[in-house]
Amino acid sequence: MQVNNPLYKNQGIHLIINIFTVEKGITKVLLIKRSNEPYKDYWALPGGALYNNEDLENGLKRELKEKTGIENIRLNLVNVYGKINRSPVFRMVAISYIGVIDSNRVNILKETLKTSNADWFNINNIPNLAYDHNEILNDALETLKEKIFETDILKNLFNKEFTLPELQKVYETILNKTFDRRNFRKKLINDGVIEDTNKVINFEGKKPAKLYKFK
Amino acid sequence: MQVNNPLYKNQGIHLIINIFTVEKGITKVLLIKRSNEPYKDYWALPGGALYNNEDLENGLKRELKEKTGIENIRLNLVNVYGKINRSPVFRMVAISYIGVIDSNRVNILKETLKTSNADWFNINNIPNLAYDHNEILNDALETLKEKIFETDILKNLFNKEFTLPELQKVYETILNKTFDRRNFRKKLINDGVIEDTNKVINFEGKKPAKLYKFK
DNA sequence: ACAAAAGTGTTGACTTTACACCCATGG
DNA sequence: CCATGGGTGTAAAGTCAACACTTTTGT
Repeated sequence: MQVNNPLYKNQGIHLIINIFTVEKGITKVLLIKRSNEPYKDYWALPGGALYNNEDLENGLKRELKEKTGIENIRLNLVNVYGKINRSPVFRMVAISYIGVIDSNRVNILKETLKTSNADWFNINNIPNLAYDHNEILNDALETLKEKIFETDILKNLFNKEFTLPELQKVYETILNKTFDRRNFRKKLINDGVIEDTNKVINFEGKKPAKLYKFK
Repeated sequence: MQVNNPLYKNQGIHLIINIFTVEKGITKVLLIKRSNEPYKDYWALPGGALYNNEDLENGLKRELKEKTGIENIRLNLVNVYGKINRSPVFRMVAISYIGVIDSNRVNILKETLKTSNADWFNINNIPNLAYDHNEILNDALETLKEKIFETDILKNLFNKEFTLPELQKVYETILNKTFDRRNFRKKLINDGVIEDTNKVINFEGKKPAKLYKFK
């Protein structure tokens, strides 16, 4: 390989991570506020440049932890973004991933070396983001909807046991439609993605709900 | 961005293209023989390094044309490969794509600046390939099977009109299973992916077959 | 007793699968 | 007239969608 060919120089890889959560019927995405140029003080999807001395998977984990504090989360590839000028400083190809997490069980770093803030944003109220992150986020949302029934992408949202109405509300929030309780339960059990734990949980003044877990 | 950070230097992007065809009941993939180090004289999937002055889509087209002569083909993303040492010379992240084409309607370049040969290989008889291309090819084959009914990835195989038995044989070859003629026709028409052209074609000594085209 | 939310089964519509015979052509 | 492969419909099984009443708990 012609390593000295100038055409091969000065390019890098952006790892971009779309972290979603669902809270009280609202789908939210985790954004960080950049404290450096380019796009200083813009909100952006967490992520950053892959180092040349780390595997891609490790770079993903490192970037996510550095920018947000999140660890141990399942990520799925979404797409690749390769427009030559998508980054104003340096030629960067972006690789975009999705993850879903329970916002109540993580501590998001509000400030890091390269970020001055971090927060969950309602996906219907997203500001102008750095780079092409609005486009990346839109694609990620579509992919989330497509994959929600066929992958275990939701497992990180429920690493404990959960009730069926809880799970159903998450599906309904993300897909923005409602399901019949009976049919939903039948489908999930029939597809073999969840199983009964033979435990129940009591809420105040309501009939106890069965607890399920992912297989 | 810290453009001078040595961690951002010396990495590049491999564009890897899995071109499949189906001939007489055999699924084949297009391989090229490398004439340069590393992996000189190894067979490999066509592709190469993205230039820093071209969009990713253009790099894909350029690499495919340079190494094989193929143009105007629909490609679908498969996966990304980012192990740090997957290339022995330079740190390269690979992005892998799938395309399907009619081998009878293209002229494959047997020799190019960086290749000394090119040929279609039965997917059940693949040699040891350069880099991690065996793994990439296996993933691409799986994705091909998954996507064959949901995308228009086969359109390049039939840019003319075709008969239903022809189309069915392609599906059967790729998926390595057989379908009922009546059900296959019903499904494809019902799904709205093909339409009748109201023409027929005669083969020797057989009942004429209807011609269809993709919508 | 009542309000709130959870659990549960059946029917009709639709989709998918299985299956066999006749037809047009060239030799 | 025969060999080859193409075209076609129906019934059974399985999947998906619609729908309402009863149960448990806390107040």
